[in-house]
Amino acid sequence: MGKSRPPKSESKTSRLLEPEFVAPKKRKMTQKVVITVQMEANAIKQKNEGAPSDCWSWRKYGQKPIKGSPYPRGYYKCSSSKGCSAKKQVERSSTDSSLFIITYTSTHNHPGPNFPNKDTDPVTQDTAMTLQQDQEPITDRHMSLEDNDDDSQSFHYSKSPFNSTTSISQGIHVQQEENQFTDKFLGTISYDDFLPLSYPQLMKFPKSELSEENDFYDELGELQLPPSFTSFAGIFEETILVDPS
DNA sequence: CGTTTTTGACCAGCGC
DNA sequence: GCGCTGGTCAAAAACG
Repeated sequence: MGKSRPPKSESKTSRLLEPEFVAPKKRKMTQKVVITVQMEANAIKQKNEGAPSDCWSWRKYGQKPIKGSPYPRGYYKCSSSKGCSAKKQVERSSTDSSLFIITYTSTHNHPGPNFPNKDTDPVTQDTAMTLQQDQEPITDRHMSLEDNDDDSQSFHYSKSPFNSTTSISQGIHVQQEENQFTDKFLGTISYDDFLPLSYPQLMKFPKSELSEENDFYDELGELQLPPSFTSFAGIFEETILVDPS
């Protein structure tokens, strides 16, 4: 492992010197939104296999090969604002190269994205408020995404920002994660399209489902389903891949 | 010249 | 306790 990389002891040290910014890595309940997007092989080939892009600005900060998949996973951060802690991971399904699995983490701090529909100014907020209602100013470390118990069953978006044939979309799963793969299914939401919205509104789920214990291992244990999409009227059922390892 | 991507190293959690 | 794996950082390169 010893490459010619100078030991940045300085950087490393300074990195370790900010414990306040680093949230407790243990038992941290991270809300995630997993979106699977199936793209047509044509689109992938014609373009450059780029994952479907939302309207947010993302900066890639890492890429790692994933054990089960021939395709690496890309790590992106929101580049719109420096204080924005929104992240996303993009990976391809090992079985279906046309299947993109995008995992959104954290939330955006600012309205941000250039919405095609800029008729109403705070489109993002507006929409967000519809579902989230009382969203307090989001701070980096504190996002209260779990304290809603409205009917979190139907999340639908008004407009689809995409006209192109790039993405056909699918289902969205809101998960709560502990540690590595203790994801729990909290609900399935279906969208009309792949949206550049702010996730706070998505991150709601029946609180009753939230168990901090690890019962759900049972359920998730053998969740490996073949990538089958049941297509309803434009709505796809999504399957979550569980790494066999 | 500023911003983004690339890429290897470092780090931390988890399993064995 | 060690090794594996996933996630992040940061320097250099690439791109506009």
